[in-house]
Amino acid sequence: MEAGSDVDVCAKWSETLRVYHNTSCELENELQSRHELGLSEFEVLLILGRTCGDQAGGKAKMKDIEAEMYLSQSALSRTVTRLEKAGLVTRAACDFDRRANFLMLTPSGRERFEAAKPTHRAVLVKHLTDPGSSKRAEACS
Amino acid sequence: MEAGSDVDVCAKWSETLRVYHNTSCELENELQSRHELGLSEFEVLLILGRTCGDQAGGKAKMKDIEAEMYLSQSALSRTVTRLEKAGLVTRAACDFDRRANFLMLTPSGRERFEAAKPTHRAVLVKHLTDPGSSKRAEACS
DNA sequence: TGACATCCAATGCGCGTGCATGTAAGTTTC
DNA sequence: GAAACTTACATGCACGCGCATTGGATGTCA
Repeated sequence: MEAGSDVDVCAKWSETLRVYHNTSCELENELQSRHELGLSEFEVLLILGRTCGDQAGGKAKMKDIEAEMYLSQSALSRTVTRLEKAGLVTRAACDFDRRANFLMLTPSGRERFEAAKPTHRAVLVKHLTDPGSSKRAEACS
Repeated sequence: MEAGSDVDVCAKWSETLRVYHNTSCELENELQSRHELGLSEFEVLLILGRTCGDQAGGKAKMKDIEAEMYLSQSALSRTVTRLEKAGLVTRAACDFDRRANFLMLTPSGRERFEAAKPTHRAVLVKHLTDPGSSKRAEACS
Protein backbone atom coordinates (compact mmCIF):
# COMPACT_ATOMS: atom_id res chain seq x y z
CA MET A 1 0.00 0.00 0.00
CA GLU A 2 1.77 3.08 -1.26
CA ALA A 3 1.21 6.59 0.08
CA GLY A 4 -2.20 8.11 -0.44
CA SER A 5 -3.90 4.77 -0.66
CA ASP A 6 -6.05 5.56 2.35
CA VAL A 7 -7.69 8.46 0.66
CA ASP A 8 -8.05 6.49 -2.54
CA VAL A 9 -9.67 3.59 -0.77
CA CYS A 10 -12.13 5.80 1.07
CA ALA A 11 -13.10 7.63 -2.08
CA LYS A 12 -13.53 4.36 -3.89
CA TRP A 13 -15.76 2.99 -1.15
CA SER A 14 -17.79 6.17 -1.13
CA GLU A 15 -18.30 5.89 -4.83
CA THR A 16 -19.26 2.25 -4.55
CA LEU A 17 -21.81 3.07 -1.86
CA ARG A 18 -23.27 5.83 -3.99
CA VAL A 19 -23.64 3.69 -7.08
CA TYR A 20 -24.91 0.69 -5.18
CA HIS A 21 -27.57 2.53 -3.22
CA ASN A 22 -28.83 4.69 -6.02
CA THR A 23 -28.99 1.81 -8.45
CA SER A 24 -30.50 -0.80 -6.18
CA CYS A 25 -33.08 1.61 -4.80
CA GLU A 26 -34.27 2.53 -8.24
CA LEU A 27 -34.18 -1.08 -9.37
CA GLU A 28 -36.29 -2.07 -6.40
CA ASN A 29 -38.78 0.73 -6.99
CA GLU A 30 -39.10 0.28 -10.73
CA LEU A 31 -39.36 -3.49 -10.61
CA GLN A 32 -41.89 -3.30 -7.82
CA SER A 33 -44.12 -0.65 -9.30
CA ARG A 34 -44.00 -1.81 -12.88
CA HIS A 35 -43.85 -5.57 -12.47
CA GLU A 36 -44.63 -6.37 -8.85
CA LEU A 37 -41.22 -7.91 -8.37
CA GLY A 38 -38.72 -7.37 -5.61
CA LEU A 39 -35.08 -7.15 -6.56
CA SER A 40 -34.19 -10.52 -5.04
CA GLU A 41 -37.14 -12.06 -6.80
CA PHE A 42 -36.07 -10.65 -10.13
CA GLU A 43 -32.54 -11.90 -9.59
CA VAL A 44 -33.80 -15.41 -9.06
CA LEU A 45 -35.79 -15.19 -12.28
CA LEU A 46 -32.68 -13.83 -13.99
CA ILE A 47 -30.68 -16.87 -13.01
CA LEU A 48 -33.46 -19.23 -14.01
CA GLY A 49 -33.79 -17.45 -17.33
CA ARG A 50 -30.08 -17.62 -17.96
CA THR A 51 -29.88 -21.27 -16.97
CA CYS A 52 -31.86 -22.46 -19.94
CA GLY A 53 -31.01 -20.04 -22.66
CA ASP A 54 -34.19 -18.46 -23.95
CA GLN A 55 -36.51 -21.38 -24.49
CA ALA A 56 -39.05 -22.88 -22.13
CA GLY A 57 -38.82 -23.83 -18.47
CA GLY A 58 -35.62 -22.68 -16.83
CA LYS A 59 -34.50 -25.18 -14.25
CA ALA A 60 -31.89 -24.98 -11.54
CA LYS A 61 -31.06 -26.38 -8.18
CA MET A 62 -31.58 -24.19 -5.15
CA LYS A 63 -27.99 -24.68 -4.09
CA ASP A 64 -26.71 -23.53 -7.46
CA ILE A 65 -28.88 -20.46 -7.36
CA GLU A 66 -27.72 -19.66 -3.89
CA ALA A 67 -24.14 -19.87 -5.05
CA GLU A 68 -24.81 -17.27 -7.71
CA MET A 69 -26.41 -14.64 -5.52
CA TYR A 70 -25.59 -12.67 -2.45
CA LEU A 71 -28.42 -14.07 -0.39
CA SER A 72 -28.45 -16.45 2.55
CA GLN A 73 -29.95 -19.89 2.18
CA SER A 74 -32.93 -18.93 4.30
CA ALA A 75 -33.59 -15.72 2.41
CA LEU A 76 -33.46 -17.60 -0.87
CA SER A 77 -35.88 -20.19 0.45
CA ARG A 78 -38.39 -17.50 1.34
CA THR A 79 -37.87 -15.59 -1.88
CA VAL A 80 -38.68 -18.75 -3.78
CA THR A 81 -41.75 -19.24 -1.61
CA ARG A 82 -42.95 -15.78 -2.63
CA LEU A 83 -42.29 -16.50 -6.29
CA GLU A 84 -44.10 -19.79 -5.97
CA LYS A 85 -47.12 -18.16 -4.35
CA ALA A 86 -47.17 -15.68 -7.22
CA GLY A 87 -47.18 -18.60 -9.65
CA LEU A 88 -43.95 -17.59 -11.35
CA VAL A 89 -41.92 -20.59 -10.35
CA THR A 90 -42.39 -24.23 -9.38
CA ARG A 91 -40.45 -26.36 -6.97
CA ALA A 92 -39.80 -29.86 -8.25
CA ALA A 93 -38.12 -32.67 -6.40
CA CYS A 94 -34.92 -34.13 -7.75
CA ASP A 95 -35.15 -37.84 -8.51
CA PHE A 96 -31.57 -38.61 -7.72
CA ASP A 97 -31.22 -36.63 -4.55
CA ARG A 98 -34.43 -36.17 -2.67
CA ARG A 99 -32.87 -33.57 -0.43
CA ALA A 100 -32.45 -31.21 -3.36
CA ASN A 101 -35.07 -29.15 -5.15
CA PHE A 102 -35.18 -28.06 -8.72
CA LEU A 103 -36.68 -24.73 -9.54
CA MET A 104 -38.57 -24.16 -12.78
CA LEU A 105 -39.90 -21.06 -14.46
CA THR A 106 -43.59 -21.31 -15.22
CA PRO A 107 -44.82 -19.80 -18.49
CA SER A 108 -46.26 -16.91 -16.54
CA GLY A 109 -42.92 -16.59 -14.78
CA ARG A 110 -41.05 -16.36 -18.03
CA GLU A 111 -43.52 -13.83 -19.31
CA ARG A 112 -43.13 -11.63 -16.26
CA PHE A 113 -39.39 -11.97 -16.44
CA GLU A 114 -39.22 -10.99 -20.10
CA ALA A 115 -41.38 -8.00 -19.35
CA ALA A 116 -39.17 -6.89 -16.51
CA LYS A 117 -35.85 -7.34 -18.29
CA PRO A 118 -35.96 -4.05 -20.19
CA THR A 119 -36.80 -2.16 -17.01
CA HIS A 120 -33.84 -3.75 -15.29
CA ARG A 121 -31.50 -3.00 -18.15
CA ALA A 122 -32.68 0.58 -18.44
CA VAL A 123 -31.96 1.32 -14.80
CA LEU A 124 -28.51 -0.22 -15.06
CA VAL A 125 -27.70 1.82 -18.13
CA LYS A 126 -28.95 4.97 -16.48
CA HIS A 127 -26.78 4.54 -13.41
CA LEU A 128 -23.70 2.81 -14.72
CA THR A 129 -22.96 4.88 -17.75
CA ASP A 130 -20.32 7.45 -16.97
CA PRO A 131 -21.52 10.76 -18.47
CA GLY A 132 -24.28 11.46 -15.97
CA SER A 133 -22.84 9.56 -13.04
CA SER A 134 -22.89 12.81 -11.11
CA LYS A 135 -24.22 13.98 -7.74
CA ARG A 136 -26.03 12.28 -4.95
CA ALA A 137 -29.48 11.06 -5.75
CA GLU A 138 -32.29 12.42 -3.63
CA ALA A 139 -33.50 9.80 -1.20
CA CYS A 140 -34.62 6.38 -2.13
CA SER A 141 -38.17 6.42 -3.28
CA MET B 1 -25.50 3.67 -26.03
CA GLU B 2 -23.13 2.06 -28.47
CA ALA B 3 -23.03 -1.64 -29.22
CA GLY B 4 -21.90 -3.93 -26.43
CA SER B 5 -22.96 -1.54 -23.72
CA ASP B 6 -25.49 -4.01 -22.37
CA VAL B 7 -22.87 -6.55 -21.57
CA ASP B 8 -20.61 -3.89 -20.13
CA VAL B 9 -23.33 -2.55 -17.93
CA CYS B 10 -24.25 -5.98 -16.60
CA ALA B 11 -20.68 -6.85 -15.87
CA LYS B 12 -20.17 -3.55 -14.15
CA TRP B 13 -23.24 -4.07 -11.99
CA SER B 14 -22.12 -7.58 -11.15
CA GLU B 15 -18.78 -6.28 -10.06
CA THR B 16 -20.37 -3.55 -7.99
CA LEU B 17 -22.59 -6.08 -6.24
CA ARG B 18 -19.64 -8.30 -5.54
CA VAL B 19 -17.52 -5.55 -4.05
CA TYR B 20 -20.39 -4.02 -2.13
CA HIS B 21 -21.58 -7.23 -0.52
CA ASN B 22 -18.19 -8.62 0.33
CA THR B 23 -16.97 -5.37 1.77
CA SER B 24 -20.05 -4.39 3.73
CA CYS B 25 -20.47 -7.88 5.15
CA GLU B 26 -16.95 -7.96 6.43
CA LEU B 27 -17.19 -4.40 7.70
CA GLU B 28 -20.32 -5.29 9.59
CA ASN B 29 -18.79 -8.43 11.07
CA GLU B 30 -15.48 -6.92 12.02
CA LEU B 31 -16.95 -3.77 13.52
CA GLN B 32 -19.49 -5.78 15.43
CA SER B 33 -17.18 -8.42 16.82
CA ARG B 34 -14.25 -6.17 17.58
CA HIS B 35 -15.98 -2.97 18.64
CA GLU B 36 -19.66 -3.75 19.15
CA LEU B 37 -20.63 -1.34 16.42
CA GLY B 38 -22.99 -1.84 13.53
CA LEU B 39 -22.01 -0.39 10.18
CA SER B 40 -24.63 2.35 10.29
CA GLU B 41 -23.57 3.20 13.79
CA PHE B 42 -19.95 3.47 12.76
CA GLU B 43 -20.87 5.66 9.83
CA VAL B 44 -22.65 8.09 12.10
CA LEU B 45 -19.58 8.24 14.32
CA LEU B 46 -17.47 8.76 11.22
CA ILE B 47 -19.47 11.80 10.24
CA LEU B 48 -19.42 13.17 13.77
CA GLY B 49 -15.70 12.61 13.93
CA ARG B 50 -15.14 14.33 10.62
CA THR B 51 -17.38 17.23 11.51
CA CYS B 52 -15.06 18.53 14.17
CA GLY B 53 -11.63 17.68 12.93
CA ASP B 54 -9.88 15.57 15.53
CA GLN B 55 -10.39 17.43 18.76
CA ALA B 56 -13.18 16.99 21.30
CA GLY B 57 -16.94 16.72 20.91
CA GLY B 58 -18.04 16.36 17.31
CA LYS B 59 -21.35 18.10 16.78
CA ALA B 60 -23.79 17.96 13.91
CA LYS B 61 -27.43 18.33 13.16
CA MET B 62 -29.45 15.22 12.48
CA LYS B 63 -30.58 16.61 9.15
CA ASP B 64 -27.02 17.22 8.04
CA ILE B 65 -26.01 13.71 9.00
CA GLU B 66 -28.95 12.28 7.17
CA ALA B 67 -27.91 14.15 4.06
CA GLU B 68 -24.51 12.52 4.18
CA MET B 69 -25.62 8.93 4.47
CA TYR B 70 -27.75 6.46 2.64
CA LEU B 71 -30.18 5.95 5.47
CA SER B 72 -33.78 7.05 5.87
CA GLN B 73 -34.69 9.63 8.47
CA SER B 74 -36.36 7.01 10.63
CA ALA B 75 -33.46 4.60 10.44
CA LEU B 76 -31.07 7.37 11.41
CA SER B 77 -33.26 8.30 14.35
CA ARG B 78 -33.14 4.75 15.65
CA THR B 79 -29.44 4.36 14.97
CA VAL B 80 -28.80 7.45 17.05
CA THR B 81 -31.03 6.05 19.78
CA ARG B 82 -28.85 2.96 19.86
CA LEU B 83 -25.68 5.03 20.00
CA GLU B 84 -27.16 7.13 22.77
CA LYS B 85 -28.11 4.08 24.81
CA ALA B 86 -24.57 2.86 24.42
CA GLY B 87 -23.35 6.19 25.74
CA LEU B 88 -21.37 7.05 22.63
CA VAL B 89 -23.36 10.07 21.61
CA THR B 90 -25.56 12.73 23.16
CA ARG B 91 -28.57 14.50 21.74
CA ALA B 92 -28.61 18.19 22.51
CA ALA B 93 -31.37 20.62 21.70
CA CYS B 94 -30.67 23.50 19.38
CA ASP B 95 -31.35 26.89 20.93
CA PHE B 96 -32.43 28.56 17.75
CA ASP B 97 -34.65 25.84 16.38
CA ARG B 98 -36.17 23.66 19.00
CA ARG B 99 -37.27 21.12 16.46
CA ALA B 100 -33.68 20.36 15.56
CA ASN B 101 -31.22 18.21 17.49
CA PHE B 102 -27.51 18.48 17.67
CA LEU B 103 -25.56 15.31 18.03
CA MET B 104 -22.35 15.19 20.02
CA LEU B 105 -19.68 12.57 20.46
CA THR B 106 -19.09 11.71 24.08
CA PRO B 107 -15.49 11.02 25.17
CA SER B 108 -16.32 7.34 25.25
CA GLY B 109 -17.82 7.70 21.77
CA ARG B 110 -14.68 9.27 20.41
CA GLU B 111 -12.60 6.60 22.05
CA ARG B 112 -14.66 3.81 20.53
CA PHE B 113 -14.57 5.51 17.18
CA GLU B 114 -10.80 5.95 17.19
CA ALA B 115 -10.43 2.31 18.11
CA ALA B 116 -12.67 1.20 15.27
CA LYS B 117 -11.14 3.40 12.58
CA PRO B 118 -8.18 1.12 11.84
CA THR B 119 -10.47 -1.88 11.56
CA HIS B 120 -12.63 -0.01 9.08
CA ARG B 121 -9.68 1.15 7.04
CA ALA B 122 -8.13 -2.30 7.00
CA VAL B 123 -11.24 -3.90 5.57
CA LEU B 124 -11.54 -1.24 2.90
CA VAL B 125 -7.93 -1.68 1.89
CA LYS B 126 -8.36 -5.44 1.78
CA HIS B 127 -11.35 -5.30 -0.52
CA LEU B 128 -10.72 -2.24 -2.64
CA THR B 129 -7.15 -2.75 -3.58
CA ASP B 130 -6.93 -4.26 -7.02
CA PRO B 131 -4.31 -7.05 -6.83
CA GLY B 132 -6.36 -9.53 -4.82
CA SER B 133 -9.80 -8.37 -5.90
CA SER B 134 -10.43 -11.88 -7.16
CA LYS B 135 -13.16 -14.47 -6.74
CA ARG B 136 -16.40 -14.61 -4.85
CA ALA B 137 -16.13 -14.54 -1.10
CA GLU B 138 -17.63 -17.43 0.73
CA ALA B 139 -20.85 -16.40 2.42
CA CYS B 140 -21.23 -13.50 4.74
CA SER B 141 -20.19 -14.49 8.20
C1' DT C 1 -26.98 -53.33 9.57
C1' DG C 2 -26.47 -49.66 12.91
C1' DA C 3 -24.35 -45.35 14.50
C1' DC C 4 -22.69 -41.00 13.13
C1' DA C 5 -21.45 -37.14 10.20
C1' DT C 6 -22.93 -34.40 6.34
C1' DC C 7 -25.98 -32.09 3.35
C1' DC C 8 -30.37 -29.61 1.62
C1' DA C 9 -34.10 -26.93 2.50
C1' DA C 10 -37.67 -24.90 5.76
C1' DT C 11 -38.75 -22.30 9.86
C1' DG C 12 -38.52 -19.65 14.53
C1' DC C 13 -36.58 -15.61 15.99
C1' DG C 14 -34.62 -11.03 16.48
C1' DC C 15 -33.04 -7.05 14.09
C1' DG C 16 -32.58 -3.03 11.08
C1' DT C 17 -34.93 -0.82 7.35
C1' DG C 18 -38.37 2.11 4.82
C1' DC C 19 -42.99 4.03 4.63
C1' DA C 20 -46.66 6.26 6.72
C1' DT C 21 -48.05 8.84 10.47
C1' DG C 22 -47.90 11.67 14.70
C1' DT C 23 -46.29 15.63 17.41
C1' DA C 24 -44.12 19.72 18.21
C1' DA C 25 -41.85 23.76 16.42
C1' DG C 26 -41.03 27.17 12.89
C1' DT C 27 -42.77 29.96 8.61
C1' DT C 28 -45.93 32.25 5.65
C1' DT C 29 -50.02 34.62 4.39
C1' DC C 30 -53.76 37.38 5.05
C1' DG D 1 -52.09 37.09 15.41
C1' DA D 2 -54.79 33.09 13.62
C1' DA D 3 -54.96 29.62 10.11
C1' DA D 4 -52.54 26.95 6.78
C1' DC D 5 -48.36 25.07 5.54
C1' DT D 6 -43.75 23.25 6.18
C1' DT D 7 -39.94 21.16 8.70
C1' DA D 8 -37.50 18.12 12.27
C1' DC D 9 -37.67 14.18 14.67
C1' DA D 10 -39.93 10.02 16.83
C1' DT D 11 -42.81 5.91 16.46
C1' DG D 12 -46.17 2.11 14.75
C1' DC D 13 -46.02 -1.21 11.49
C1' DA D 14 -44.85 -4.59 7.98
C1' DC D 15 -41.22 -6.66 5.60
C1' DG D 16 -36.93 -8.94 4.13
C1' DC D 17 -32.66 -10.42 5.93
C1' DG D 18 -29.19 -13.46 8.52
C1' DC D 19 -28.40 -16.76 12.22
C1' DA D 20 -29.48 -20.77 14.55
C1' DT D 21 -32.12 -24.79 14.64
C1' DT D 22 -34.80 -28.57 12.86
C1' DG D 23 -36.01 -32.52 10.07
C1' DG D 24 -35.50 -35.45 6.50
C1' DA D 25 -32.25 -37.67 3.00
C1' DT D 26 -27.43 -39.27 1.90
C1' DG D 27 -23.02 -40.91 2.66
C1' DT D 28 -19.53 -43.42 5.41
C1' DC D 29 -17.31 -46.58 8.31
C1' DA D 30 -17.17 -50.43 11.30
